Amino acid sequence: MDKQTITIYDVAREANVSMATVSRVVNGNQNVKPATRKKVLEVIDRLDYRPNAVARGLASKKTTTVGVVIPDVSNTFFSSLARGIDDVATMYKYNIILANSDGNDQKEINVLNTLLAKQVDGIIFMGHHITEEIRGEFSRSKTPVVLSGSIDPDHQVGSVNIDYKEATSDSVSLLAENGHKKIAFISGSLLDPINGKMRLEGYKKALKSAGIKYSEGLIFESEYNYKAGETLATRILNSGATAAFISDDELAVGILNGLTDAGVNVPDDFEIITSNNSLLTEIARPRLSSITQPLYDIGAVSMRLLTKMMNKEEVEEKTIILPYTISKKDSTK
Amino acid sequence: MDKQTITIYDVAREANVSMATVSRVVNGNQNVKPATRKKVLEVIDRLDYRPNAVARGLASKKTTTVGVVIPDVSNTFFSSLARGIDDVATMYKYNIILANSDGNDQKEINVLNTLLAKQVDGIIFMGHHITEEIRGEFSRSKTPVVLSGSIDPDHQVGSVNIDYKEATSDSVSLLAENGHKKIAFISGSLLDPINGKMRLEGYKKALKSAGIKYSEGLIFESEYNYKAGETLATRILNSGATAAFISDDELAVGILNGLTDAGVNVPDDFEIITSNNSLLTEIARPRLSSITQPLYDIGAVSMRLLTKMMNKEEVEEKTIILPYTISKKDSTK
DNA sequence: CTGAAAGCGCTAACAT
DNA sequence: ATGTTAGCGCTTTCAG
Repeated sequence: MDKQTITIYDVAREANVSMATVSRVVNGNQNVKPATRKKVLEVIDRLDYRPNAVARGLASKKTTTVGVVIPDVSNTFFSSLARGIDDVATMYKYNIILANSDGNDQKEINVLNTLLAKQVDGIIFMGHHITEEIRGEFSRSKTPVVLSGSIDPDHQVGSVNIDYKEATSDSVSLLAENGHKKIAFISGSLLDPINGKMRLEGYKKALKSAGIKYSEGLIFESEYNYKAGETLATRILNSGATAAFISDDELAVGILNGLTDAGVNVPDDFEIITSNNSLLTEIARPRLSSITQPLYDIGAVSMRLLTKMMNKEEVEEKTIILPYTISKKDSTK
Repeated sequence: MDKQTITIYDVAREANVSMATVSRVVNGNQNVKPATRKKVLEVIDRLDYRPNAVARGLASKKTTTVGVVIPDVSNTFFSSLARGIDDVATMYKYNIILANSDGNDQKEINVLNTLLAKQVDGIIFMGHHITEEIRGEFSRSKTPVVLSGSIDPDHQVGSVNIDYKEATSDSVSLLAENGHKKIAFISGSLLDPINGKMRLEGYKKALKSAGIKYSEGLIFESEYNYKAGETLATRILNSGATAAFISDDELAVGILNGLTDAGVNVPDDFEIITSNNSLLTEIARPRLSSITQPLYDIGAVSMRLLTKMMNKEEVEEKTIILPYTISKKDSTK
């Protein structure tokens, strides 16, 4: 890997000091006489010396690298989180090893293991659900872990999220207040803690306080993509629903376009509220009303939390809930 | 960083062999008696031994990680490339250190240096332009570099792209064939090699063969985002253009919506052809006709090329051009 | 087929 | 303030 052959030893020799001293100036240790420091820096510059981070990692047991497990970088939801993560990582001098898992349990395990083998100082994990096996790996590794935009059922590791239950409840209530009695709940797998537990609970809560009875027929599980939405549109109409809460923007736009193509007018005949307030909600016509999740911030805060954990600082609360808002646009009245 | 204290030495002792032998079985060296291998594997499993990749990297001078410099992960254009990169990286047992550069020259240099300090085995670079300084770093580092979706003016490093000039020319010709005389060219900075040289050349070429004279007034430089597009719409109308080639989808949708909101009917009054065929072109109404770039493949092929270079295999051609197509949808007639 | 031993380049006590 | 000396955990000759 290394092509440069200039080591700390070369610098030491050229500067007539010991490698310890060179190491000190490289690491900003104050116990170095200014004159010596200057001399060393001059040699470092002249020789174009670049400390070998691998050797450093081996000796110090710190790699200043954190592993990021992500279902899919090309999904804007996750890449927004990733951007927040990388920005604060950079701020704290860490680098990111990014690994796609496809949300696949086995891959998650594999990836986690290679990350740990690479001695990352910490891990940020994104995924729709945390399997028992993954949780087991987390606990026996001692490497700090933070879940970003994912729920940890028993708060063993750090996590940063919004309050999905409340956000969903608020959204559904908004629909209920507009007079809808048949409100569809359209989401990913109900087996996921966020979709199945938090969101569905929020949905039910809103129905309850609006005095609407829950009906299985209005619950739709779908993949999170545009095509799935287009296809789903007619099924939703057939269910008799006149409004829908949707947990993914791409899916929501698919449904919106599917509905529109079927001659349904949104919001006059059907109201929609989606969940991520991504650019898609702005592009769609009508523009989609949506929960606004601070995705970038969730990523940024996750990384900040992780830096504290890696630094062994005391963290008062490692389950962080960030605020959300509801952005009313043109798909609701 | 490491919490596990089980080293190769522990395994060696437990298995009554030398660490050299353990190393051999871990690395799949064939010179190990099956019985010995079995015994070692059994101990590895029992002790839950996981080789320390950092130590391995120091000793072998190979980190099996590659650095990826990306302007912005949260931009779908780049994250699509990134996904292709990571998938083949995984396939070849490499990991990815992802670093955002914001397309900022200084950050690119910084990031490149920390990547090299981390002893990455290779680098994939994405960016709109390659500065002299960056090129200088590339050449003196000896670490293999591949540009993904970026042009290298003098083919010093590997690169994977489509033929931007031809793709643009084809698109503009399509517009010209539909009878348009005033075709706008809307792109990012003309100082970028791709936008300024390749694409603009393609545009001019198409005009020429259609017998249309080039006019400065139809050239628009813009940022690549939705809002910029909306704003730009009226200026484009005022230019007298009746069709436009646009080099970014988000920008294109902004222009489309801006035009539509201004009462212009696309494609009857104005035709549009954009460049990335992303999901946005599908979501927009009317759906946008577009050049289809194999983004995922560009990333995948880049990484594949890099693996060859890292492996010191002979590569016949390190400047790879992938095919594109033109996908006609509803924004052209 | 297996072991011994010398590093890889750097950090971190421990001395001085 | 600076130098000495062990390692960090693993790969890799070189012997045998």
